[in-house]
Amino acid sequence: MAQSDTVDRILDAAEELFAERGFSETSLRMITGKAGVNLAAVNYHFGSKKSLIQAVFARFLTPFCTALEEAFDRLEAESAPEPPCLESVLRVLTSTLVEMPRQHDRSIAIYMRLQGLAYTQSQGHLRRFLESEYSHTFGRFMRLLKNATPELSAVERYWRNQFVLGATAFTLSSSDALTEILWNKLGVDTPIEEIVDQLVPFLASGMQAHTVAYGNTKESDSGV
Amino acid sequence: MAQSDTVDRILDAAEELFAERGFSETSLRMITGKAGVNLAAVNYHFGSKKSLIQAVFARFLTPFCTALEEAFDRLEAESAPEPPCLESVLRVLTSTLVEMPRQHDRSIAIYMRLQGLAYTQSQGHLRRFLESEYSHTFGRFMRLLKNATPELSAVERYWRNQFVLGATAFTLSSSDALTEILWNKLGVDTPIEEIVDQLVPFLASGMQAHTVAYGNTKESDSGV
DNA sequence: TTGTGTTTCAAACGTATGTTTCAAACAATT
DNA sequence: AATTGTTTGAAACATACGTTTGAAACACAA
Repeated sequence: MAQSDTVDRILDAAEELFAERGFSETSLRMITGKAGVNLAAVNYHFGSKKSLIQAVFARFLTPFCTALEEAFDRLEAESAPEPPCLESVLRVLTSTLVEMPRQHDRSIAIYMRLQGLAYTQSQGHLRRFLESEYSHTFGRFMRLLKNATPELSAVERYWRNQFVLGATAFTLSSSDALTEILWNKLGVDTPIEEIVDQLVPFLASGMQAHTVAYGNTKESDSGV
Repeated sequence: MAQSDTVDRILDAAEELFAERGFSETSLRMITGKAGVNLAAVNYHFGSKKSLIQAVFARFLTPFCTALEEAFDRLEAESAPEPPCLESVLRVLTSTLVEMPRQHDRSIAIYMRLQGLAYTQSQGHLRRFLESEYSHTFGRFMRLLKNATPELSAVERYWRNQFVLGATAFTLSSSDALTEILWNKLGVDTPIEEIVDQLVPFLASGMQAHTVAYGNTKESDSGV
């Protein structure tokens, strides 16, 4: 039990520090200091700083992907034989995202910010790790989006998906700060559920924006 | 002439390395090595690494904001007495963004990625520097957005603005990587102008998505 | 040419990083 | 109680970083 305690303390501290400072800017001494454990414990339990970073992601991404797959199962069962509509797919994603950290008594902002960092900070090893571990769930989400927007070409859908991910990751990762700014400006408080309620229609409407024609787009094989 | 040459070589190298690796992951030795100048030259000409980072941003952000203000002037003159519509405001922003680096014979992706990093990487000194130098232009952009979406409540507009910034910063900052992924998947290349052409309708449509009614939203004073 | 202010250069400085070491403490089994 | 395998602890390691130094090279006016 002593081991699991040290491991968890390190993961807790690392999670928080990584989220608020980034990976390179967070030293192992900060982490072990905050966790109240010996410096060598990180290399003993995790092997290296890189492995620790991956472990932080695995601890919340694995249960999240499990929950998301289950939610997708329910969604597809409900709407069968039709594929689920765009807005319902987006809502399943965001509400699973919002529910997950609540069960673990943590702020969602931490996970969102970590997710954002995974995209932003170069960290080649992290990108490779995430791709090898969670590409299945991610691929399923992409497939659901595809079936919900059959009118889009593959290229259009790809970029609009990136816009969706960007708006989501950016907003939710800074949601605490943004909520506070709005409070100072207008005296209005926005709980995370309400942010999501604003976000989903925005994204759905953006995804279904009218297509623009381009010179070098082959209209013929838009089905790929 | 020798000075200005060294200064520019450092700025060129720093710009490129910062864009592809981030600030903390780029050492002064990498920069001076790539620039072909002595290590001490950075501290001699710029004083510190922080000042160098700010100088990199100032070199492209100052002319960009000048160009943007002029473009806003033209836009407001054209559409007077009506305020410019949402899509035209967004397009003026993005097209100025696309035109700027072309005049300096540089890849736009570098500046996009730098702009994204400015949001993402914490770097308190950079945020303070950008705010003190360029808040005027940013404020004007926000005011144009407000006048282009009079139907939105202040709270709605605030959050949708964040969605817009998030999708833009996220996508454009990773545009190279995302373009490469799409190339590997579909064999399609997307120049930056085309990404922007996809982005603008997405954002405009999202900003104008139909409003949802909330229980605790006061409908009466939506004009604040 | 001499003198003066500026710019370059190799080398070093002090500090912080990730990692390793090895002895001590601990937990559990025999 | 003795022995084993596991976990902690303080200290040191090697390396990389941003920055400073002081002498040499340079540009250019007097």
